[in-house]
Amino acid sequence: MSVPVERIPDASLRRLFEYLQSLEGAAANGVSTVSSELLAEMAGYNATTVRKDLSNIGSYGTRGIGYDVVSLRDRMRRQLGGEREQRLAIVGIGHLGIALAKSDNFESHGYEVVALFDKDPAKIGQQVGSLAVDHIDDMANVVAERKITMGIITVPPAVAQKTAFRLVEAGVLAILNFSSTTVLTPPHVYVRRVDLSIEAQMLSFLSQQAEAQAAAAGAVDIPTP
Amino acid sequence: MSVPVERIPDASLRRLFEYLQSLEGAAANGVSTVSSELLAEMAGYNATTVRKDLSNIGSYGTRGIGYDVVSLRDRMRRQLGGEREQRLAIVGIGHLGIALAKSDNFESHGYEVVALFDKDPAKIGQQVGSLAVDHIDDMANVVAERKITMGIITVPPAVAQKTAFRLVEAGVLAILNFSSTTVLTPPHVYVRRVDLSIEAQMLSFLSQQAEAQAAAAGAVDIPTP
DNA sequence: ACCTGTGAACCCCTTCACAGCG
DNA sequence: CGCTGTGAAGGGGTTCACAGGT
Repeated sequence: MSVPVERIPDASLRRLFEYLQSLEGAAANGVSTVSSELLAEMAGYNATTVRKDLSNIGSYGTRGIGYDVVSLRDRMRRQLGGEREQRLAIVGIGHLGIALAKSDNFESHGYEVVALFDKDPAKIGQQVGSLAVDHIDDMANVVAERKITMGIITVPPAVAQKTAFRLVEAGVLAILNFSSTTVLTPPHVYVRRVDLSIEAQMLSFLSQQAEAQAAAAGAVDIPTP
Repeated sequence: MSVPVERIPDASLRRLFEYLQSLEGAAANGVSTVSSELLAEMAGYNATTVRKDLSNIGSYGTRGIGYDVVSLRDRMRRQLGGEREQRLAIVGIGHLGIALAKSDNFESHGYEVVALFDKDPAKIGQQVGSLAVDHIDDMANVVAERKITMGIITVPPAVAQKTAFRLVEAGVLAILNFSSTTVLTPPHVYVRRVDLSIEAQMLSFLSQQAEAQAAAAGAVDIPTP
């Protein structure tokens, strides 16, 4: 009698979170109903994709009208938010670590940053927001005490793998890796890598490529007067 | 007589940048040759994928041996780096903006952060690294003077769209948007959105789902002794 | 013997087209 | 008539299997 956990494609899942964010905005602005087309425009996709994606979580739109913003939002929150509230730790209290700790990105989505770790003695005990920085050697204890399930790595690349090991040992089940290097973990620990410089490089490559093509197209136009 | 610009799939392109990063590391460690299998392990993919991806940029491996680290790295740098060096501006000098400005992520990849903008009078003129913060009202002038081609948005979501407009008006051709909201731009301007909280939400969802499945599988095991 | 390079099969995701409902 | 929901078609990316060098 297990629930047939419908497999949501990775790409679709990412978009669903983006729709949810758009919905939050719409709700805050007092919009009561959205069509798939409007949602598509807000999130930067097309209407068919939106409908297909929503059907993955069994949507309840009204034909001829659209989706009720509040009820769709609540449904998505429930289905995408997961049952358990994640408690997370940030390792590496540099500028990026502090930025993540202070951003309300996590807090406003049902996550809670409950620990900060660093190795630098000068930083230990320092207050960042409402938290004090702990030493990474205390990681095992703190993770257990505060029931931490997710770790964020914002340390230099050279010590990223070691940091990941420590987090796994301490018992976290998921890791967000910002360190611009790949880290290996046992299969039961999920890792996502976010590399800011790769995003910049891709953007640069794509825009230059587009520019080159436009120039080529323009060059072709010239010979034909 | 135009070069037939082979279209590299988006997914493949992202991986290519990751391979390049792994290669830089290998080169620094004095490794002279890598097989597709080793590269795959370093970057977290499989050997076939690596070979297919490399073939997209016309790779020159040696059968029976592998790839020469230095020459492959140089080739990739040339093909992926683009011809022009990007000069970039960061708009929104909060913690994330400062983190990006100070990180050597960009500098070490042929990019150069050459301007910082904010709206807060208290921040104007402040020194961050080797740059002073300019007021966003001076954006048009500064972008033109310093030949800036790419903008990074790290402002609050509420003013992200307006910021994007200003950047486009000032003449940038590509935008990296960290603001957790979608921004619209004219078609000739490339935008990439990086939403840190969505990464966390996806990670959370996937790891909980995996956990649930493991639990279900475990529960099935119990009835059969 | 080993490892690269690639056509072909396979699979998944996106898009199309239309049936279904309000 | 309008908009959702979805089977089917289409396209793109990954994996397979093996041919091709060294």
